[in-house]
Amino acid sequence: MSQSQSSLSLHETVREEIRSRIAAGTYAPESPIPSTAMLSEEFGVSTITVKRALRDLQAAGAIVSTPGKGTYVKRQRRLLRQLDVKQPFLDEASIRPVSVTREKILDPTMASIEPPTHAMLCVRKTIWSDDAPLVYDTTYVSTDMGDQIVEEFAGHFVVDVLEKHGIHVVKTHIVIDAAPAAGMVEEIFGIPNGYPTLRRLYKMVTSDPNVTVYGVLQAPFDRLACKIDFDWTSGKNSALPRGRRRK
Amino acid sequence: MSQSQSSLSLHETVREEIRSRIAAGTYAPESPIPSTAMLSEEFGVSTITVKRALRDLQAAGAIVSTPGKGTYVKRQRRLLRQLDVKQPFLDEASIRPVSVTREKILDPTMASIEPPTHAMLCVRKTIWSDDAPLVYDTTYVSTDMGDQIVEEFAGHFVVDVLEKHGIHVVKTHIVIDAAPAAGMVEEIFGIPNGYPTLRRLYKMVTSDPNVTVYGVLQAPFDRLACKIDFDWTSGKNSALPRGRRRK
DNA sequence: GAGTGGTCTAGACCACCCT
DNA sequence: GGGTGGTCTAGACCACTCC
Repeated sequence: MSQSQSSLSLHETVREEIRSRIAAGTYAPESPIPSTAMLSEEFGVSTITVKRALRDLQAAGAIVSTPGKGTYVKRQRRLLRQLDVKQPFLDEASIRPVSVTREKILDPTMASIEPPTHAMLCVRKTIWSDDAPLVYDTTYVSTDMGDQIVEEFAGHFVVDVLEKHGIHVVKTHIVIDAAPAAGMVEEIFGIPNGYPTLRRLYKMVTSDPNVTVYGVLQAPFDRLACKIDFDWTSGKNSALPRGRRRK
Repeated sequence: MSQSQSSLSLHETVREEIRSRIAAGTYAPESPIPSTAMLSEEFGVSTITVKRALRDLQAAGAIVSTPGKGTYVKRQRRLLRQLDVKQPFLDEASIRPVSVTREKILDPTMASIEPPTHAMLCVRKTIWSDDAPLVYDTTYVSTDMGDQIVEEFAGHFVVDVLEKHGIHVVKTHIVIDAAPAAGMVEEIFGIPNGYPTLRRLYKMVTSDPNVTVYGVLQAPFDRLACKIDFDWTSGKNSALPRGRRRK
């Protein structure tokens, strides 16, 4: 076995060796890597040390372990999404409702978009792409709306539903950050606690002064990235992203 | 000890209990939490299980352990940064050069901004704020520039240096994603492997057709977030972020 | 020297999957 | 039933800090 670096601890050298094998294609995407017992024998370390290395690789999104089956190299497929559009997401994506409740916004991470303190309609759903969950969305809307509209929220993009009822988004405030996965997100994506996720907090002001939409989009880091372009030539410090963009 | 959930494994219940104590203020920011030995006794589990819980909390950015000293609750201080400005970063920040080399862009994560394949001037530096490293910046610039300009790159923002020499940024392409920390970033920020980071890949087209700037900004997730606002009223699908913004 | 966290080990049990 | 990964344990050694 070739040791890439000295002064690395055992589980680190094992981790990096496996990582480089994945990069080199020795362990191919979607196919299993040797069991902890075999790796333990090959590297001459205890199974616990191997498990530690594999756990770190899981946390970094390189592999996935399934109890009873084995450990597999993760296929990488990241979606690059333009930021400067009204729709929260894709047209081709399928939406699966999770829950519709009435809640106050308690998540401290939402503080940066200054949400109201009263209870609002809370719609949670997952958006799927390519037969895998892509983002987990939590949307908060003012409750004083018709009940039939509320029904539609669970299965469609909130913006689309509002638009259909003549309510237009006039301003969007977005905060993008990274955060370790916790709670619901772990279960939905099957990722371990602390797994890096990309988060998009949003606040949408609409043409109806009574209707403001708040929410969070959350996706595992290896599934989604955001993109935005600025053109500084068309005015002093103004941004005109990519001109027109009608579907 | 109160157990928040059943059907959680031991290290999970320990982890969540400690997490809630931090949230409640029982364990205050910047102050030490009990040692693994004490926690092990209190919870009635082995020290290894406690260590496992603490390691997960470290990976989530809640605590910091220093060998020989103890484990401390991390103070949270995140900087919210507007995206729609030319300068890569703050004015009040201090810059510490790391290295100036000549390299090809090899990082596969840069592929999304389509960098050139030839070798370029590569400037690495850290930007500090509030006596702590805030972001790690890697900038690539075309090499055909005066040597004295190259000298300035290490200690100043690239955009500022170019501007001083009459070269203006006309277009900016940005890709934002999250990624687990690896390599240099771990050392600089003192974070464990796999720690979630926020990344900003950029490509800047300048008024000089020979000069295009590529680069990556990388920051621990708990140090930085990005912000951007869109106003859809001023034209069909055009974005005019927050009007004027001169310092 | 006492206490700390980090690493590594051997060994055990479980739930799960597959044949 | 044999193999897998996940969990938990007891015990050891090290490097480090602080007194």
